[in-house]
Amino acid sequence: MPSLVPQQIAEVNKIFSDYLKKKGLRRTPERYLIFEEVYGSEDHFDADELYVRLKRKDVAVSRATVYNTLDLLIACNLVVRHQFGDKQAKYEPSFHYWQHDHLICSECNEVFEFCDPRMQGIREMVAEIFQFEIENHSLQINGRCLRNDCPNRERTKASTEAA
Amino acid sequence: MPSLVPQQIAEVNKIFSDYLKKKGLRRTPERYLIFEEVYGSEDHFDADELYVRLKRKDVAVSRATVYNTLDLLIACNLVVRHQFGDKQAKYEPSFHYWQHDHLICSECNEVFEFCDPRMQGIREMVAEIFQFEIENHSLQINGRCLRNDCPNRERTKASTEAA
DNA sequence: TTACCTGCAAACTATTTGCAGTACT
DNA sequence: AGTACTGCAAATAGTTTGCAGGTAA
Repeated sequence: MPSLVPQQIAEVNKIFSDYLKKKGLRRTPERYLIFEEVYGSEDHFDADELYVRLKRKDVAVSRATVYNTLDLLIACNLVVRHQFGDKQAKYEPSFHYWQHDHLICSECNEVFEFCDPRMQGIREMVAEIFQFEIENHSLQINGRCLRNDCPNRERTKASTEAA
Repeated sequence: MPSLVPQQIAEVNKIFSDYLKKKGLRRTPERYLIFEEVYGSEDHFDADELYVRLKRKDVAVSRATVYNTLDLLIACNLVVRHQFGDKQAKYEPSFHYWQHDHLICSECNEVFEFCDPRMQGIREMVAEIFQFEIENHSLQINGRCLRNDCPNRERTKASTEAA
């Protein structure tokens, strides 16, 4: 997942601004600081990671504001939220990123992304049969990575042996 | 999702018993009472619903035991766990039930089940490309039901108007 | 000026855990 | 007899909420 180029960042920034304006919401510095950190992310992150990353940069925002802003970004389709395990939710920027699904290794917890055109066919079939207007979908495949040289496997194995 | 016939229940009961025996775990009345309630379920349920249903039948079990037993049933593949929203997990019996995915109406929260053979193709493609051994998958499609006579739609509309 | 927004801490909720007593094997 | 299991209540963890200032418009 490559970061966006500056021109694209500006484009996304405008979408966010327009959304806030349209809804009569305020454009506060905190919201833009969080927005920038989110769109500087290359990976999935959780709310607390985002909070800690901001803290580390001496950006003073509270957890409450982080959650609040993530909700706004989700509302204007600039961020998607995933519920991987039963633990905390993961987020990722979604503008100009391809629609993709997730493959998760239950040994090393690494998340891989993939895209299969058949998903579109499934969505259309389901929409037709059930008379649904589809908004989105979430597909996670769980399994175990078989590569011997998997760096995550080794990392997990080492930490398991240490315990 | 039809209930199982008595003969099938006995078969599943044996799988559970064998699992407990093999693992050196005790066959306690609580575990069997919970097991029976789970396999008497026709639908998805959450841990607390199960606990309340047992309470209502004057079956005295604690929440801790409900969670414990659900974990055992998951471990021997007799129950699957789904993380629908960000709230509590849903469970459902899985023995002799077809592998299926879920379609959820975001207006009425009704859960529909469907099965598409293309999912199998996707699993195989992903396993091949990423060199994974697939354990399971979870696909949820979210959208809005368009049927005018949808009983859930009406129910939701009524409660919304009342609020 | 005004009410929306922020930070803080307390509240919440689903689930897990510690402990003392109970009961399978 | 011995140890896993149970119920209870307290602990946990992620997220939400209430409230008293602060600030964008």
